[in-house]
Amino acid sequence: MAIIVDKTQKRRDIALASRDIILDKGIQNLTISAIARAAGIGKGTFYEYFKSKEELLFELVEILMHAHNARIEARLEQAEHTPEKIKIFADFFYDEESGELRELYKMFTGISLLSPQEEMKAFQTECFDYYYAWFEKIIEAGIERGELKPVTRQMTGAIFATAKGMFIISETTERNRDLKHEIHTYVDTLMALLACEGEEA
Amino acid sequence: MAIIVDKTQKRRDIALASRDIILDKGIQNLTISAIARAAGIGKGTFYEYFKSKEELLFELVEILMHAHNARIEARLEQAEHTPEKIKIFADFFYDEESGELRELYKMFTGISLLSPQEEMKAFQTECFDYYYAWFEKIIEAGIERGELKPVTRQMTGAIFATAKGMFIISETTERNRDLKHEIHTYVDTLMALLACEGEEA
DNA sequence: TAAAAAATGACTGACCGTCGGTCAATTAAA
DNA sequence: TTTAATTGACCGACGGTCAGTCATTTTTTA
Repeated sequence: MAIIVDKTQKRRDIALASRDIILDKGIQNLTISAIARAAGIGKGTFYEYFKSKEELLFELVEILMHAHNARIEARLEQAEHTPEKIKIFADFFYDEESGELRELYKMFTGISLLSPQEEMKAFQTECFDYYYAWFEKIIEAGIERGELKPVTRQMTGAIFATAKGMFIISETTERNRDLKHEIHTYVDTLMALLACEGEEA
Repeated sequence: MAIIVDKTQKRRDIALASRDIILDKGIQNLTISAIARAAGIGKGTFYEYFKSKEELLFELVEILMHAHNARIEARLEQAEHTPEKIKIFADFFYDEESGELRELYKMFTGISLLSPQEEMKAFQTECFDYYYAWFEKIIEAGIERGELKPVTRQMTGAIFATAKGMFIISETTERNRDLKHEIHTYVDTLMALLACEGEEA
């Protein structure tokens, strides 16, 4: 035998070492050589651990997502009412803390739209399922607690998609600059409509 | 003087000649040489008319969008009620007729997310403004005709974004396969909530 | 036990084919 | 002849590969 490295750990190390340059320049504007240089390894070594730039992105997203999930979970536990919970959930699209993950998410979505690959789609589906299950639980709890009308169930998917749509618009156009305000207004207005005692804005 | 070519017309011709191959392979998987070959011109000539593949995409989108707008406009004139109008509007994301434009729109959005360029953003903003103004008019008409509560105004942007979000999810994951049904259910449920005589689903 | 030899996985950058983009040469209308 | 239009050979840069090097462990031997 010879030197045995922890491949899993080294993957993580390389990903974290290239984190700054990726977030700064964007994965599509970086060459493999530049990434390898930033990570302090040879170009050949890069290919020992990742088969493409996209795979590096997977690794980075997984690392940052883990931290993000813990943050969200902690905040959700302290939240009382449904609108508040939904806002915590949607925080991802505008708050400072999620900035890095959000930036990666943008690259991710862009790649998926441009060159659909099975692996990419599978990973996105996994992430989607994870967060959607979470979101459904929030809505269900709201209904059970009598905060929301049961009809809300028919809209869960759409509500989940709305913030994403607004985010994409704000990223690809010059409109929708104050995303936080837009989303909060939407949540409040919709929740008022869906509340069991019909208040209105 | 010598040969005088209608530059504008030739741009259109090249765009249309490369239409099939672009829709088939996707712009990111095509080389400039392949595009030029498909359009029956030399590579150098391509650069006489477009400074990049992205510019070719602009041209194609503009051509297809023109036809699409005419189709939508005609259908909107025949529509009576607000939910019906909104569905016609959202048809873009799933109907057969819009398939080619939708495919280009995907590429477009992907490029915007991956390498934000000023020109790209300006063009997307222009398209957004055009359709959003249209959408706002539908909502306003619904309110004026007493079909919708005035509070709908606060949600116009969000409703507009929802179908887009659902579309992105359906394209980047393996979920949300029956987009038409999902969107129709959403529109019907939301419209019922926003109707002045409070029916419910 | 020590130390030399063998074995092997980790690592590397020179190399190869391909692509985007340029430009000097060519064509053909006026 | 002049000039707009066209072209593909050419160039530098990139992604990806692979033969060779290095460092460490294992095995052999004195």
